[in-house]
Amino acid sequence: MPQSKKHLRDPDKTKIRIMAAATAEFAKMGLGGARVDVIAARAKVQKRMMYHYFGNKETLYRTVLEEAYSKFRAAEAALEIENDPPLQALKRLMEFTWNYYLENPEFISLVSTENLHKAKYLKKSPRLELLNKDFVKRMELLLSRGVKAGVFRPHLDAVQVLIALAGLAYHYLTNQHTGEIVYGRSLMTIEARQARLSFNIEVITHALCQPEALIVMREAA
Amino acid sequence: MPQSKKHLRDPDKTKIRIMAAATAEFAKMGLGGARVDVIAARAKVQKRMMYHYFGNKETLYRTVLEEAYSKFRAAEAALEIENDPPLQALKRLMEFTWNYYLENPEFISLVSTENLHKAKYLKKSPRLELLNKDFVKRMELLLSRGVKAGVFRPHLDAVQVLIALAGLAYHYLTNQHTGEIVYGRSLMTIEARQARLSFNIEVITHALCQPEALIVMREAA
DNA sequence: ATCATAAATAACTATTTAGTTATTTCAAGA
DNA sequence: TCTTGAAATAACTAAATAGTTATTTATGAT
Repeated sequence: MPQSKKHLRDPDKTKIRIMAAATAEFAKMGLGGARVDVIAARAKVQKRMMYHYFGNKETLYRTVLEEAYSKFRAAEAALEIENDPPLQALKRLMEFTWNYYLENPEFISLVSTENLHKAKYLKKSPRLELLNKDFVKRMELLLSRGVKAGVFRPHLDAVQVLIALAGLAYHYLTNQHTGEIVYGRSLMTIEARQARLSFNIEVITHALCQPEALIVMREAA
Repeated sequence: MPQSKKHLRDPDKTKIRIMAAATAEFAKMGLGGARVDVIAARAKVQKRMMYHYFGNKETLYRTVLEEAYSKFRAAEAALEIENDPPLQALKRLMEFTWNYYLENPEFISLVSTENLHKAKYLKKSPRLELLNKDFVKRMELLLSRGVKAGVFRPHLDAVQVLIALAGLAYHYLTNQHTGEIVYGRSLMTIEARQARLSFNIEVITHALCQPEALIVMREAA
């Protein structure tokens, strides 16, 4: 069956359409479950074009993954929490993380899929190594500013904090579907989402702050 | 090529071998990536037997998932934290969760895979609904005991706490592979694992305890 | 012992799937 | 305007894959 509408020649847009379709399909079906033909159909592109621009399914997957990561890190860096007071910076970072995951569910799906494969494909990607170096530094700076201000507890490990911070949001959202069954409760209503974000901020605040600072905050409330 | 070794007739052991092989394959490859032929080969069973005992690939997957969940809940219930003092009960529960995830990586992989599919298959499983009801009750009891003892903060939501508790362990372990790339640090050495468990306990303790209790604990240390 | 039944084996098939070969068409630079 | 190289289309293929049909074989009850 010949295609009714022929495409004008536009390699950039073609590539973008393939990437968008592939992102959706890989996020939904995983690497093994994704179908090249489905991607081509969604992108409204001849399958041959995917092979032309990306070589094969695996490379396309890797490219999708790289793109997703680099967009996330770019958005995060744009936050510029450096100048906020420590507690507010922490809160802003958590809100950003939560909202980004919420608004970009395909990002967390892709990361989960990649972890299923033990990050085999991300390891092949030299491009990503650079991106992630300095945001550990940013957290270290934030923590030491907080300690200096007398509000954070000393000797906290930035990586542990970062993983906790991400994990509290990530796990709730990725595991929302089994979660709703297991906990017998709707987890994604507006109220539930707001309650969760507040709770996460509360957990991290309590984990990082000096107990004395917490008492002051409680009195103030 | 005829199979060199013929199997004695033992339907139970055959089913168990198929389940074990399927668990490994689904955990490693996801639902879409898993191959029925690989499962049969690993189980050292004719592929026909899988269809004989389980009907089809999807049902086998669902059975594997149900089994994994029910084993986990059984192990958890066997903990019997009801009689421990609140803080100790909390600590034991966190240690159990951490160690269970660590020792049963296929469980968390299966749960992640199932969530990729929006829990479509678990929803079809009436068997699981029952299992999960009373462990929210157990956490509610634990929290109220802690409040009564003056050690926990009041008005905490048991479900939020349970999700936080699971999430801190789950996310670290499922995302260990991308995590090692992103944070440029080994996350699974004995020391790293111990450090993480301690950190998680610290986070939850600080989140749940009254600041005054934290000060007392700090002085005591 | 033998017979009925379920367990196990062997061989096959219709589809699906990733990837290719071959051809046509457009658009920009000479 | 003509030519050339890349963009797009069309049609194909070999391998993989879930699921079947047909047959043989062991075992426990009679």
